[in-house]
Amino acid sequence: MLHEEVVGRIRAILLDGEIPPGARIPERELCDRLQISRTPLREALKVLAAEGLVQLLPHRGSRAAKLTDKDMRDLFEVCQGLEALAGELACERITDAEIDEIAAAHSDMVKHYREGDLIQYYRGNRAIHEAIVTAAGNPVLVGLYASVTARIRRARYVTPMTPQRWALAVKEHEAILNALQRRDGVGLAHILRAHLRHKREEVLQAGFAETEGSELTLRIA
Amino acid sequence: MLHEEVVGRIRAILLDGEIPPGARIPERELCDRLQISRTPLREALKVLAAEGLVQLLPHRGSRAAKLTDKDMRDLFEVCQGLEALAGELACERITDAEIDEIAAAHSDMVKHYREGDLIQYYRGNRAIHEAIVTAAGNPVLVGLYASVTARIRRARYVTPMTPQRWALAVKEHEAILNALQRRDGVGLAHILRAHLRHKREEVLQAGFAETEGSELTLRIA
DNA sequence: GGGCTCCATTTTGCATGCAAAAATGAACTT
DNA sequence: AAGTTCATTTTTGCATGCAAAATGGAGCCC
Repeated sequence: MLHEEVVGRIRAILLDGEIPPGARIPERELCDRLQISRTPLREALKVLAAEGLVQLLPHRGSRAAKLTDKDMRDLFEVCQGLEALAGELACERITDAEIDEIAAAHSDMVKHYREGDLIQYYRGNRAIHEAIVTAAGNPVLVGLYASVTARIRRARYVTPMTPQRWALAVKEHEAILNALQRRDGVGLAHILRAHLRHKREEVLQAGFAETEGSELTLRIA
Repeated sequence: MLHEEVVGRIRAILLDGEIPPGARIPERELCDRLQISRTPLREALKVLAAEGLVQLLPHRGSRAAKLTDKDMRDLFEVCQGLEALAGELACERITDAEIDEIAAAHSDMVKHYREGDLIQYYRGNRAIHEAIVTAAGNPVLVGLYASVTARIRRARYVTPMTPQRWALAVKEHEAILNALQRRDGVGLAHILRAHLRHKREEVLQAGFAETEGSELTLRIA
């Protein structure tokens, strides 16, 4: 089994919320499950700890990282900064084909919005932001963005998505696409900052979902 | 020996350029030197690989990461974005004491500039940027910034620091300090972007120093 | 002489083993 | 009955061992 695969699988387990934040990571159990010994598992845990998904306690094992409100705010701030940077860079480099792709993803997302399918809407939303980051043509940026968004997604939260907020988000996305098409980097950076600021406000208002709880009606996958 | 210590020591070895970029990392030798077995060493190498300092080749061991011109450009771009973000955030949160500290570091740096001590100047320069990032009060940002700057420093380069360029850099730093004191976040972000853009141009013009070579008169430590 | 093949050596990747530290729990004291 | 202490069990962290893969080089073919 390749090292990277182990890291990926444990990351997936964490992102799926199978091990709730703050919970101990059962070394032996994961070994059995992944059919590996403790050595590669521990290597993977160290890597994930460096990524911020796992918390290592000396002589006390590893726990799934628990994110405080402050951590969340910090992550959103950085995410915002990275997206704004990506937007600016993307405007300099993005190809027409890439713009078309994002435009397609956008109208797809709007379709889900019209249908009221929040889950699919979020999926499309993520795809668009990821496409912009990719279009920036900067692998370093892609890596950091992936790390930050992974940690954000790790702390699954509920957003009380009111029709007004949702409409605003869609409108902002229209503006994002528009700025991209005009290749207006500065304008796009502005919009992206505002876009994430709104999102962040939602999150902080909503607080966090108890990961153990099953009473929540909506989770963002 | 604590795991983190091993990571730190190997990172230091890499940053010191003791193992040149692209060179194989001699596992056994490092084991002997650090008085540890291969298990914790390999864990540390995996972590450093996740950080981008080490390149892991399946069944072929690990090499010190070799950065191409493109990698450097990417790193500088992201570094610029992070510093601009830090500047904006710092303006919202920085205390007077922190500003005083940066001001002191600044005049210290200017002193080294007047004395023509480029090495000390760079040290001061770094201290100021790090202080700004710290003042942003965002540990996530601090972590990403550290990772990016470590990789940049890893690829030691020479800058053909002409008096004009140097004077410009100092002037920009004056403006940075000024914006901080006025807590003008947007303005600071602008200046920081321009500041790093100038630096980036220098770097790309200069190309990279051969790390093995000793013929170079200046290295940035 | 150049290039290929095959085998010995080295190195990597993982499993296992062992000592030390923490968690557990039972007995004992108050 | 609650708290404390100490021994047992479990878990962690690291060293070591072993099989598989890669490296290097001698011999061989063309």
